[in-house]
Amino acid sequence: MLDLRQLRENPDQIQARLNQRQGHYDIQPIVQLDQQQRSLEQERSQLQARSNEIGKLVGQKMKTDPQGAETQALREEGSQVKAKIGELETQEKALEFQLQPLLLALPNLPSSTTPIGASEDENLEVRRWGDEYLPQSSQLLPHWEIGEKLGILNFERSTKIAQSRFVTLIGAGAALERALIQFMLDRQTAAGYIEVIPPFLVNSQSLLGTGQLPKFAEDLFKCDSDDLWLTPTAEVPVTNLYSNEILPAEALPIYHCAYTPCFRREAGSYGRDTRGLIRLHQFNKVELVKFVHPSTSEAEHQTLVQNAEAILQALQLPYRTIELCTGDLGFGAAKCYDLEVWLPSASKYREISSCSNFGDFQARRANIRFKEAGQKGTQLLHTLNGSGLAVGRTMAAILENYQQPDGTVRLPEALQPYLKREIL
RNA sequence: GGAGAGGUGGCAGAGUGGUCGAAUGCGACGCACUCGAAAUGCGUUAUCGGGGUGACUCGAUCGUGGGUUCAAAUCCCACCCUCUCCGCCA
Repeated sequence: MLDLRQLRENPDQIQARLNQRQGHYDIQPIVQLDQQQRSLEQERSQLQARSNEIGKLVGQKMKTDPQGAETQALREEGSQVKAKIGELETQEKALEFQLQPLLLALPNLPSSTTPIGASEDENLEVRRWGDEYLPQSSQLLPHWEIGEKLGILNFERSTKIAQSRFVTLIGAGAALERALIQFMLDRQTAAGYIEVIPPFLVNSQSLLGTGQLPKFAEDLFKCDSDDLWLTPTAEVPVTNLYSNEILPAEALPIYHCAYTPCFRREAGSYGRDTRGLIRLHQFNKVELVKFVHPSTSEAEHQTLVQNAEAILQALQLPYRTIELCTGDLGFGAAKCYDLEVWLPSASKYREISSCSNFGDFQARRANIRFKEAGQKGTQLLHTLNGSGLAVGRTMAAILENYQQPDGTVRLPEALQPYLKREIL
């Protein structure tokens, strides 16, 4: 959520920065509603002051002269003031009802350091790593064929259990998934992230806090009879760990990593990536989440990206780091780097991690603040998160990049101790 | 799921219709005393919104949302959460 005060003080500047994004956002209605709301509020709080005064006066009179004409007159005035306040409150609520959804639907402002561009075509490749590990053979199979041949992935039977876009991992496949989760958590906890296992179901308030709601409800699975949704990413439960809290400044930075399954409806992506592990309704992910002092968030973002990249490097998977331009930036992000791993079957780099700095956007929605000892007031902190990494896509990359002519798959050295074998 | 109890400031805890943003204690911070510390004394110690350059000022907030009333932490209704007992359950 954007700062309403900033919005009314620098509307042109805010509008210009929103215009750098894809899509049209008009802040004019918000500025107007805010104006109306404030003038109503002024009027109402004056009346309320009078109402409080009457209350006190009547309180005094009730002791000495409860039936007196003056007392009755005050009570009468109190009733009228109260009625007027009621009217104003109704109007104010109606305005709030219009304003709040508009405000919640506005995306974050791109950071001043985010490259300006209209679409993903103008994203910047920041660096590329691991060219020497690119597979040389031209006879490469896609990972779903490798997995099915090895009997470690089963998509067909999963549709009986659930639907299309689900997978069942079997034998060494299940073990590899589990090993990857363990490996990633081991690395990230060694890098200083405190592991958490949060609830996998989250309420609407939490989704509002991180920005999935109200705009992206159709991408989520909802539990029908409760105010609970399946979490689309650990970002939601982990960021909301501290919602509505005021942390002491000394507590920052806070680093968390979390393994969770993630559930996404993938509405509107029918026909895209229909095969394999790339786009499933349920997938595993290890997420990194940081809560930091605003002055450090830029530097914290860089190290977060490095922490995610470290996993790909340890697995010796070729990848590149992309800096998203303003036109491709996610809803809540001020700045974002994507990591893309090489998928030989598609001859393409595919996203395997997305590392965003949200600035105070989520903190304002979720009301996460900190207080500096000895200083007056509170400040919003900055939140950041990134995948470290998406586990299913990592498995896909391993199967494809490490496949051998005989149909087997060599395991990355870093994983061999976890699986106690070298070949799948 | 059934029965009961309860949700008040950083914490503990009083407050059952009126001057209560809220006693008291603890903690924290400042000052005094001290060579220093402890003890003691005095003082400060929530958040949000509006107005004002500012000193300041108005309003809101006692789990959340409604209601009754001139007036609600206090009464009524709904919901959420916590605890105890029973049932069920990995």
